Amino acid sequence: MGRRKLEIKRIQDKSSRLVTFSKRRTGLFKKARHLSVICDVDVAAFVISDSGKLYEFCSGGYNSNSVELILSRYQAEERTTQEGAFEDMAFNKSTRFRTCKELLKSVRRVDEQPNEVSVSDMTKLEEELHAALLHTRSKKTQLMVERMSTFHEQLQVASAKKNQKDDVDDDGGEGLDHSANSHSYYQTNLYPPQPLLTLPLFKE
Amino acid sequence: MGRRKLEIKRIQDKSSRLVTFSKRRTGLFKKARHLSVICDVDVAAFVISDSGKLYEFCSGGYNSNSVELILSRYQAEERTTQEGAFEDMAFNKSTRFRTCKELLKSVRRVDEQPNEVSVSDMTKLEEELHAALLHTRSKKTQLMVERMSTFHEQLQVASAKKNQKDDVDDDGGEGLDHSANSHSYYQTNLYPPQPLLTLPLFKE
DNA sequence: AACTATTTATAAGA
DNA sequence: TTCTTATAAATAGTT
Repeated sequence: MGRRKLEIKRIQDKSSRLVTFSKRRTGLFKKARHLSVICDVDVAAFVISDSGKLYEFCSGGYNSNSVELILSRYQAEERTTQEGAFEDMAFNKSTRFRTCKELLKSVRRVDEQPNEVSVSDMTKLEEELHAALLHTRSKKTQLMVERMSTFHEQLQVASAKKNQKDDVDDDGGEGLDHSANSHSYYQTNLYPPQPLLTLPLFKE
Repeated sequence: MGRRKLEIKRIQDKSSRLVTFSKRRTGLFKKARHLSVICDVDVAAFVISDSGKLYEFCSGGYNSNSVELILSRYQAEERTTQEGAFEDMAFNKSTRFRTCKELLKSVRRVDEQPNEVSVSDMTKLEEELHAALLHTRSKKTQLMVERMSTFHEQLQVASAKKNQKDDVDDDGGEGLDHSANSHSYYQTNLYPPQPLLTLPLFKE
């Protein structure tokens, strides 16, 4: 419903995609509101933008707890449904993907629409995963050191420094911590200035 | 959009209301699906009928945990909003996380509950990110080679092989492709048998 | 469920 | 962003 028929597939051009996102999001919420009024039913809609911003509509209005009601209704439904699925249980038991879930979702689109994936998409994903790896590695090291110093107090600080060094060696020279001296672990939450491929996966 | 203009108010006649409910509910979910595909965003919608039946749409499909993701995202938002935190506003404005998006989501829990994160959690996450990186890198190489051979046909096969080699060099000896010979790019979608740290991020 | 006359949403352009 | 407008899409009432 526009000047030309639009295929139902991801809009490549970022600018048009953003404009369309704004228009269609508005349209969706309008439809949701009309449905709720005309048919006198509860409706909730959530949209999470590319950049992570959450947009929501709920038929109850702002001051009501309608969203919670609708969600609890959904979650009750979920519980009932899940009791039946044995195979899903087995899947959930598998430990390989449990913490992978989110990550898998991030790249699922790549898998589902292989013909729409560009080399630059993959390059970007590669970089992001690499950055995430660096941060995770760094965080792990930091955590190990912090925990140890917590557990053993004074004398163990020396021990912690040793362990930190060991881990740094394991990291093969790529961890974020490497540009900081060992004191930084015990000081602030500031990361040292980062060169390449680093993303602020962790707030602190 | 019908034979006559409809006021946005509750339809009195029960029969027409039910018919309209069915039509518009379908329409709403269709709009939601289009929005999610065209703009590449997460969308969830819930409708609870007069009789209490729950209808839902979620962009992730049935086998995914997308609904939970979206809901947890909403609930996180709720928490933040209720705190009335000004600093969080500043945090949201910050462009620091733009390219991190989904990945950030994946590890947000780690960030939000730092005291509940164990070293082994971080180690596992590190391993998974590493695995994802290897797969992405491998996929990138595969894609580059495939695209090139598609674009240039016969003579360019040689050129493609050269580029593949260049990429392998760039990968620093870690890419998945290294255990396969160069012919595999042009054959099936089978990955070579994988040793460690590999996750089936991509179906094929 | 189908069928259309109309209304509504929106893609592209300004 | 915002508005305009040509067109596509949704749907109210009808069969």
